[in-house]
Amino acid sequence: MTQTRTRLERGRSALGPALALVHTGRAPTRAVLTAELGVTRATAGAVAAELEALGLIRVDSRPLGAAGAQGRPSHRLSIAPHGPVALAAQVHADGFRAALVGLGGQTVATAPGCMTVPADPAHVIDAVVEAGVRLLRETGRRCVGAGLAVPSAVAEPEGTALNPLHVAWPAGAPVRELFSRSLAAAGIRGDDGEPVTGFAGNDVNLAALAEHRHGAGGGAQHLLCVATGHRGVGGALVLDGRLHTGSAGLALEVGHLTVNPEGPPCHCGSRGCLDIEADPLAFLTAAGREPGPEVSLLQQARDLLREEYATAPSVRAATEQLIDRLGLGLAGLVNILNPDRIILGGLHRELLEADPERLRAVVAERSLWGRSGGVPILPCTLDHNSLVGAAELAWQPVLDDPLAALGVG
Amino acid sequence: MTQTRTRLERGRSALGPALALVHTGRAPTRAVLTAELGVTRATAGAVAAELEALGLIRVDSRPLGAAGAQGRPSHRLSIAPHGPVALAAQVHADGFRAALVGLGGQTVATAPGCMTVPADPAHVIDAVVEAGVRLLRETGRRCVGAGLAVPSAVAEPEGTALNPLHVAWPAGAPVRELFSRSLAAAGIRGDDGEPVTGFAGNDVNLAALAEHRHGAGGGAQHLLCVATGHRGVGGALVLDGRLHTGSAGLALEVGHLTVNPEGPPCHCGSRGCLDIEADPLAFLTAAGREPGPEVSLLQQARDLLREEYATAPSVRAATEQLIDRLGLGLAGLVNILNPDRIILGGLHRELLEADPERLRAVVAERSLWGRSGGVPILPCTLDHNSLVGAAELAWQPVLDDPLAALGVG
DNA sequence: TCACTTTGTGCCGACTCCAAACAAAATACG
DNA sequence: CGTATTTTGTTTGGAGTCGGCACAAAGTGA
Repeated sequence: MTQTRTRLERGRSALGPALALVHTGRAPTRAVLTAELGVTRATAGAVAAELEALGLIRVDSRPLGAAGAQGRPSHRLSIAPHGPVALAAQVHADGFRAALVGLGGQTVATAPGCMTVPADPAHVIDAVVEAGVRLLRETGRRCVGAGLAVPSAVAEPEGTALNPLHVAWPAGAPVRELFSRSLAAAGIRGDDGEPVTGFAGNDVNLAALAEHRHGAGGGAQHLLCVATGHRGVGGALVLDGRLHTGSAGLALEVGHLTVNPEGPPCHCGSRGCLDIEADPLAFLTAAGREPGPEVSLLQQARDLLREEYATAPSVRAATEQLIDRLGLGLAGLVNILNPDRIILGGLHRELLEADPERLRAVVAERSLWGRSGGVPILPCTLDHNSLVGAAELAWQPVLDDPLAALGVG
Repeated sequence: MTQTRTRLERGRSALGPALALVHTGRAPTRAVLTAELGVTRATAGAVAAELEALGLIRVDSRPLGAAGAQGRPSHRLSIAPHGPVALAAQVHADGFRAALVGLGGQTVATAPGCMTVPADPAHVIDAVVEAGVRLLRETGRRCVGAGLAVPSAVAEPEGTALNPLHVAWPAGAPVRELFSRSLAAAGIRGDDGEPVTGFAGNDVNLAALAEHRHGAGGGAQHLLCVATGHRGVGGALVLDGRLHTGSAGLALEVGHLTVNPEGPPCHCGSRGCLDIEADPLAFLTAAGREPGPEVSLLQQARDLLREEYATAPSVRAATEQLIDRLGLGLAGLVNILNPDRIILGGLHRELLEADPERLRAVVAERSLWGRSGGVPILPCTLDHNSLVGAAELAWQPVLDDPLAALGVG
């Protein structure tokens, strides 16, 4: 069934940017697409038609809601309802997740979460891929690629996990290679018949990417994201829509900024590092609670903050202490990176929501100029943003060059 | 004298990249240019001819040195000997400098340095421009633009100096506007008859840019530059050949990284900041010397280090102390930025050269992974690199789009 | 001197994309 | 209810780039 496709005569170079605009919700109509791309209506029309022919977007000639504006209504652009998906997976301290994520960051299907993490990365990754295969079979969707979020720095270009402490993997585990091999063994193939490519990235990095494209980071040019999951603190920077991972993928390892010169010594050799001053364990300790083994540290800290912040002075004091420490760390990052927006995740999000004024005041006071101090600090807004970010990795080749990535032309 | 130029039929988009290659010495011949641009020989030929017609480069059909290689020798590319120049200026704690800098970072003419800095920025800038006018008149060169290096963070997009403490200017002085107005008043005009554009930037930022293009930073993708001049410590980051100045020009304010948790309090509210632990005054103090008023602190520290490092134990101890502090700061930056090269300037350069092994060991030990610790740390290699970097600012529009910048076509 | 290698140049054709003219679909207004 | 106006979609012609190819030029090596 070799379907004859009309050859694209114009807008080839605008194909990727156009898809990215629809993907991030910045091009609801063809008229907006024309303006955003800076091309003629003819080119935008060809681009939209080609993306529709590729099965990626839908072009609705008949707009349902009358907008009330003058002139001929523009065609509406949306994500194709049964288009291809990316396989997204996340390994975390308490298990793993897998899902299928379409364009626009929409989760199409989710696998029941698994709650055990064997120390062997190959086993976990095989299990993740198996869950993905099941989802693909159940939904019958095409797969454009796969992304894996891990709680560890991922070295580039090797794709190895450098410090996967939370999942007790050996340092330097070749996660991307394991992932790609597992995908190939499972027979997950793209439209071109080749096994899909597997990507891997740090969970906080991917969360930042997802928030930039579909969440609270929209439109930011220099987006800083800081989050704490179970232990330690992670950071990420999205510059002009691209993850900044440094020359070897190791950037934004923000856990060892000094935020309390008189604080306890850290294993890194310094003292009072952000890692041990502003994570869930630090919060529980500061509030005088003994962490229990039943649920995750993050969950315990969250519950404590939500339930006793208003009533227990020790919890309030612990909250303020962590806000001050976190604020100091953020101020240091503001001085170095000068972001135009900051997004907080994990327990840091709860700290921000508990007392946003205090955190903003600390950052403003300790960063060097009031102007930088005025940087907006927002909570993250997406559920499972690391998972969505993992899908972004897989979608990226399609966003960069749809024709090449889908093996057409 | 409207000279009839043959219209450029190909290679228009490659014009800027081609000029950048010649500018940075990466395209010595037309054959190399062809390979680096990834275009056909015909296109590269048209590009080289166009740049020659613009008076920017020279194409030598007759190669002087026979390379001994087989085949037809390629035409040699070099900077046009009497081409246009950029006006470069630098204001520092002890006075100002002005020079004309051609493509390739070559200083064409230098004004005698002036050694007084009135507190009024308008006066200094007028004096700088006056020196530039004299140089332009003496040499008869065309001027493509002007750049000014100041010892202060420069806010973008306003072009205001935020903390010009060393020159006793008022905070927020609109240096770029003063510079541009002074240039226009002095009648410095480009080929198109319009007054040339004036740019302003932080001196360390511009030094980093110059080192990346013409010095020790060549080829680095993520270049970190740290330097100390008279007081305090400055930093800069060059990402993929472009200065990274953050969202408002305030990035890389590295002076307030904590490098000595037990150190003295800093005016920023923290203690043991890099600013007060690793600048020339800190060195003199650590060596037990009283700074004198006769020459600059930098000069005193340099002289002391050069002359007494080998003989005076106190100087050696002070050197090691500052190396350890600086190393800690660099390690923090490595953890956040993950550069692939570090260049040190000012007194930090001397510290590196006094004991390179110690500094590298400290950075490797305190940055999180040995791989990052293995980042090369080099001394800067250019004389007056801030001045050359100021010229780079002025050259940038020409490097981006030669035809548009020179008002042709 | 001739074969070989590498580079420079002219010409053709393919590929993009803008500009302009025209068609279509809504609102505004009499 | 019909016409003018506004805005958008579509078609067509033509111009601007640039790769590919053939050929010329300028060296080296035998």
